[in-house]
Amino acid sequence: MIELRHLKYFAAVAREQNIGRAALALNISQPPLTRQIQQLEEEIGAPLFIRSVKGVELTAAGQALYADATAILSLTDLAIERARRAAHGQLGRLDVGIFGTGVFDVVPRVLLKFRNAFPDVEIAMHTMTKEQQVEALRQRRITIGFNRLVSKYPDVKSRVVMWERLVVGVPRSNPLAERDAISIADLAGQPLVLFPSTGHPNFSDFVAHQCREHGFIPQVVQEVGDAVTGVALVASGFGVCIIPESATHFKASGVVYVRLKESPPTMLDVSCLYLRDDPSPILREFLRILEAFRAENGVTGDA
Amino acid sequence: MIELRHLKYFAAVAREQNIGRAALALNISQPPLTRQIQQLEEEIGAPLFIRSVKGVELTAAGQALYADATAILSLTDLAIERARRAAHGQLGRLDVGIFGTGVFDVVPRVLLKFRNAFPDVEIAMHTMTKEQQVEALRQRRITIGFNRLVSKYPDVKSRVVMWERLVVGVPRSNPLAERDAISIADLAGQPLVLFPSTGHPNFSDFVAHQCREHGFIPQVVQEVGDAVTGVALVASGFGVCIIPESATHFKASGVVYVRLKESPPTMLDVSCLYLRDDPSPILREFLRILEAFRAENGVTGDA
DNA sequence: CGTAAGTCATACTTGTCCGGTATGGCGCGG
DNA sequence: CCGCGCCATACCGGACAAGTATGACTTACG
Repeated sequence: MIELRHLKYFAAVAREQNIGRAALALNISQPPLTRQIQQLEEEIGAPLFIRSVKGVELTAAGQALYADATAILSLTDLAIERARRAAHGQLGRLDVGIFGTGVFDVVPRVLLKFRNAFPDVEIAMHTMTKEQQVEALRQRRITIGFNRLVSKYPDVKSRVVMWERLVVGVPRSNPLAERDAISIADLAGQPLVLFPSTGHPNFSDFVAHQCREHGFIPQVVQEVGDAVTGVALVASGFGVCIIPESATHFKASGVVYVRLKESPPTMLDVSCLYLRDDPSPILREFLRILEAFRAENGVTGDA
Repeated sequence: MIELRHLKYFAAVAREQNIGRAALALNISQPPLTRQIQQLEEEIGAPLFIRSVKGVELTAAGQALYADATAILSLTDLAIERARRAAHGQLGRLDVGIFGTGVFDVVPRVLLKFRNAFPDVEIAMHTMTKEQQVEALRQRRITIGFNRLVSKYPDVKSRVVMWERLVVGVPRSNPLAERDAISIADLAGQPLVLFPSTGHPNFSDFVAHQCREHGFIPQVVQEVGDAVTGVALVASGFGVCIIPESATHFKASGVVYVRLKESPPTMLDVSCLYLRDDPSPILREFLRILEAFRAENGVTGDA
């Protein structure tokens, strides 16, 4: 059976045009090298070298094989190196489940940090709901997911990436738009646009809960799928909306964002979800980056 | 050191997801296979499989390596096969030196026959003079050359591919154009266009010699580089020319080709030149095709 | 719950074969 | 003609691949 050893020896002899010199270069003695070449020729079924007084010279078959042998040898080195890098999470693919307002700030910042550290890892983002993310994690279709207000699952761990304050989106025509800061209680009686309408517990439930905590029943005029639609409705004068601060990266004409002055401020999480027993080295490296991100941004605790 | 054996075993285990079954497929027992996999993992420096109760599963590093391993293994099989084919002259490149009138008939017929037999051999044609062909043969820039009237060289062998009769190219206005056949003696006093002017002995010398043998000194009006130019001059009324029969594949308006009626006819060779001690299997195969060509066309003898 | 059946890992033996040393054969050049 | 390069052959020792036997462990099932 032909082994890489044969090809390696063959390539050395072909380069040196001389078996003795090749043996020296390979740090073996000449007779075993001669034998290996003979074996290779036996396997091929044809001479690969023409033996002369000066040394050896490639035959047509030898020339053909030399081209392929060098390719095989370098491909093998490459394969080993790539396997090693894959083992250390420096190569491969990170499938990420993302969600609506996450794309405005936190998610890109974290992923960018990861991309800079591991440029050879391909990052694929898939927009999906919380339930879809958990299911996709279980089916290994994604390695991590980003979301808010994550329930407990036995097989899924979560880690808070960022705590965010809330702001209120108000139409410019609304008197509240003139204020520097308002409290949640000021929203009593204001028509409220909520999102998303799917997947509980969700941000919509969270906002409704905050309102009740501050003593009023929210007057929901519209419930929509995502933040962008919500803000658009606010711009059209449907009412006001409460959004996480990072979503203010999305500007809409006619909408003013006013901060909430609760103290201590009501905080909302962006968390990262991953499978509890996923051994993937890429995940391990990602979590290291995530912890660094938390440290840089002074994030503590978990949801 | 990693060997192809490791990759082959690894690929089998990866395919079967089960060491025992893979061992069965490889016709070895299970323990050695386990050990080879362990060795490979040792070399890579990371586990390639996650062992479970049901069998084994590829890690990220294993997945990366599997893709490369299959590529390496198939490339190796391919390389062996190609080396074998190269040994039998079924793969590679045939560089051919050709000459002016040869391209009209004999050379393409022989090369086409060779191409049909060995479609994977690339054929490259290079137009060159006789001296250039001999020099190119010695420098291995061409494997065979085609030419006429080849002198003897100690290191170059030649073999006649085809014997050709001569015909006379006559302007339609010339009275000789009315004749069915003429003899060389009839050309006495006719202005003669000769070619080529370079590389002796050449066709030009040959024709002049034939004229003298038939009792007249040729009246050379023009000596040009190639047959096409010569026939063009004949069409313009410069005179008549003598060309090998195969060159009549080149039609020029205003030129009539009249056969020579000498008996026995004067014959001119197209020969194939090759290096006496060239061991190339492609040359060997080409010469076999050449002999078949000679047999088909009843060609005997040599120049 | 204990046994049977499946998995992979380990221990030990056997034989192959790689690599080393010593030597031979051969052509070339001083 | 002898010495110096080559490559090839002969032989030995040791490493290691493969085989047999067995163990450790988990699941499935009566």
